[in-house]
Amino acid sequence: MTSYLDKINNYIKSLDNDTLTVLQNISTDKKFKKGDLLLRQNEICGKSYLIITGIARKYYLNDGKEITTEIYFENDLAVSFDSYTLQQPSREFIEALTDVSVSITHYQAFQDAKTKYPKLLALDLMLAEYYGMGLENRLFQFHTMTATDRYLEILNKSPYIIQTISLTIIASYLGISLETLSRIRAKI
Amino acid sequence: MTSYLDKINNYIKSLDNDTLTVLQNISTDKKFKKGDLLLRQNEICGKSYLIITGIARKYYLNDGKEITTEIYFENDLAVSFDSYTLQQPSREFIEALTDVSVSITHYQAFQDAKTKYPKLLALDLMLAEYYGMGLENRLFQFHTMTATDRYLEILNKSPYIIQTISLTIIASYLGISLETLSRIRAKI
DNA sequence: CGACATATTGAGATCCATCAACCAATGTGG
DNA sequence: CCACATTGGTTGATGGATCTCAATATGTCG
Repeated sequence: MTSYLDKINNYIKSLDNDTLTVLQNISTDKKFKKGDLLLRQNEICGKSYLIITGIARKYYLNDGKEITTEIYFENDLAVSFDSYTLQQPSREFIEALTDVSVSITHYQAFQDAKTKYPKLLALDLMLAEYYGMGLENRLFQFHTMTATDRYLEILNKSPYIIQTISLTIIASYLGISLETLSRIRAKI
Repeated sequence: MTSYLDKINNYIKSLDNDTLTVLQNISTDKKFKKGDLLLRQNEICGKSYLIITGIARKYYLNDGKEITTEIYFENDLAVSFDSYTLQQPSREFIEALTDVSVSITHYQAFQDAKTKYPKLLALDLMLAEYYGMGLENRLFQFHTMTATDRYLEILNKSPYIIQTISLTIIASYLGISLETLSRIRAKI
């Protein structure tokens, strides 16, 4: 799975200059302050955000509670998948957890580029596949693992998440209450 | 979301004859008997199965128990996503729950066709996006809903599942025990 | 310092799993 | 065609996991 990310990055590197230039021309850099919202609920996600530096997250509100669905670090692509794909209002927010610097690509510009450059179409497919496999893994965890095991999994595979993100957010990411997470940690 | 499936189907219909012919040329029909395995664990998923008639499911083993991840009806595309994408051994089985008739497309033939026909690349992207959005919805349910609510959701949106699939399989699909599902049903 | 976000801990309630017994429907071998 | 095994489902008792509510630190920032 991680190797698929390598494959994607290698693919990008291998693109001809022409295609690469197009990609650069439809992207712009931008900075956000900690706490800024890159995307609000009910907005249409018309941009994708490649995180250059900093940390962000995606979340939605459920019964007034924030449920974190994804946490983004350097080189991650932040986007509300269904809102972006369907160009419909987003259920989710994207929030900067630290000051972040991003490379923004506009949806429509990328759509246009894809029709002219099939290599970008292939790239988009790879990105969608990568995202899908990530979702499958996450679903697998919810389906079969206890909260403690899900926490340990993060601790193993992504310790930097534990080190940098508040437990409140991690708890919502794990789908458990803050109190339960606190107790899980106390037991270890 | 459902309308995106319409969009995909319309897109297929709108393909030029040349592309459509290619698609047909790399597909073959096949029939399976109830209980047959279309894909076994540890096999590489080298084919995709479009269900023409009948019902199938995808599942994996966890602690010796079968966990159903997807249930396929007419016009659904059955495939072990990560095994197919990475061409690596599958964690999952695909099983015919009734006699089924499928249209099989080989991975490699489709790969080849995609490089020649960007419209097929675009089609593959749409399929991956559709699958991804389905996973997001399912994840959303596991993240926020109780077992009873998840059951009611199926009852509302896909009553044919309840009518045609054994409760044992539905329970594993919902991520709960058969007993719990039985009690949920008794209360309604 | 005061206010607010973050985390811990306790008590009681709820959800769900497991184990076990039981029942009904179906199919199969003799 | 009967006896019996098999599959699918229900029900009860019990324990564990997790939630909610509430009280109490602890830390951070204007």
